[in-house]
Amino acid sequence: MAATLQRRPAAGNKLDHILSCATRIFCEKGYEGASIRDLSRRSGVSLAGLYYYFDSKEELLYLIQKHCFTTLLARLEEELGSAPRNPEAKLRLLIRNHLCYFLQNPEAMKVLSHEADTLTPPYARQVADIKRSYYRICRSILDDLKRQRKLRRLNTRLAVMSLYGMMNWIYTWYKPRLDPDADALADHMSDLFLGGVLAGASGSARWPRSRNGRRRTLAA
Amino acid sequence: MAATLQRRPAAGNKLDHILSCATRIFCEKGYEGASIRDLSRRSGVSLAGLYYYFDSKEELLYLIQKHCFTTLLARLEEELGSAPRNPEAKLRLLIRNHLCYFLQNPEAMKVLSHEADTLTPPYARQVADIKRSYYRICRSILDDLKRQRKLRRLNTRLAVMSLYGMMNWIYTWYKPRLDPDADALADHMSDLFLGGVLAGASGSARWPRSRNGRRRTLAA
DNA sequence: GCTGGGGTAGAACGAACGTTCGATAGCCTG
DNA sequence: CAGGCTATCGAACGTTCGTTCTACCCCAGC
Repeated sequence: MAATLQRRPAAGNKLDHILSCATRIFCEKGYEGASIRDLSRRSGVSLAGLYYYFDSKEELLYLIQKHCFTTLLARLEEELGSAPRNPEAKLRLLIRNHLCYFLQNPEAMKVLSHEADTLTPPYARQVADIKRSYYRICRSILDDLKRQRKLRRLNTRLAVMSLYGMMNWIYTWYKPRLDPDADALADHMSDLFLGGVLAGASGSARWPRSRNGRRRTLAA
Repeated sequence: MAATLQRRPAAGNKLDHILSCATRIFCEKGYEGASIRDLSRRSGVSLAGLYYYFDSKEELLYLIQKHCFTTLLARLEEELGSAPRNPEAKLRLLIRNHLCYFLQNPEAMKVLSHEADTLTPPYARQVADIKRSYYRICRSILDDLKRQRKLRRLNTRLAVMSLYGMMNWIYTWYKPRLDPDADALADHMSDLFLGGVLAGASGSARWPRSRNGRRRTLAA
């Protein structure tokens, strides 16, 4: 952990190289499935030499996650700080920011999503703090939206989590050649999500909740 | 693989026990992080004894995934076969079926979602076949919906994947004490998704796509 | 020219891994 | 009771894991 908080001097460039190799390897084989020897081969640094730059395999994952989430959050705050007032526009901004970053860093994205609870307490806490900040922003936008549009029945926690699911699941299916680019994807998901949230506006129950008999078969 | 296609006789009960222990362990530590020794301890079967019931660790994961996806698909087909004609009701049924099964088998659900591309070719193909059937059902429901409601701008592939994301991401956040039960969750997600899909109906663009200036900053 | 520390690597550590071997029971059939 | 089959296990196999020990090279500062 010492190496984390007070990075060794003049090690900037090579550590970056190691981290980017590690990201690729974690992405391909998963954290547990990847070995330091893989990283040694891929990065061209000897097995022992690697340990000059980090203290443990887990710290590697921590450094990757911390950097990515910090960047993602910083960009979001910068974007939100400048422009829009209404929650709908803010939400569209968040979605676009999220998807642009993810599709520009697809390997890191998979490591963030797939190894979301791999880290253990000493490291996990710090990453969780950043994620909580991000969550709070998203949630408060939705709370604003709920208040402004009087969406009485909206469960904002569920809504945030549904949105997260939509966005973070991308790493399992997105094909750059086949699927639309980040901007179009952001529009699509924004329309889908906002359309769904606003459809239940003012308790008018625009789309009746079809109970469909509540077939108990399903719960058997 | 032999043991897979022609299971040893009279081994039913104990294999089930082993599989359920394995599911729990894969859920807790991930496929790579889990060891056969963990399984031996948890199940009370000796290390060597386990290999009487399966041929390899990978076959274990295969058996778990195959069983779950097969069950999920069979239930869905049964439900769809009997009742509803209109795609909206069908989709609500699919969502409810998916969430009920997932929340009744949360550990298996995590193994399905989290180890979705852990299996290698011999095993992976068979699981992929089942998943493809499931995908095709979901997709064809959405294609029907698109046709009936004239949703010109709907990208059904994206819609299916977004729905999958919403549903499958649940394993990362669902807390039984805190969150609504499966039926309520299914209603919520059905409303959200259908509301979003139908909001763009007939090209009327009910919710204008706010371009928000398309800030290029985000793509930098 | 010597010294000291940043940077590097070969070799090795002990532990854990997935898997297999050989033996040993119990049981049903002949 | 002999023989084979199911079910089970302790012990070990060979490999790989994350990590560390130790020594080396290089170059700046005295």
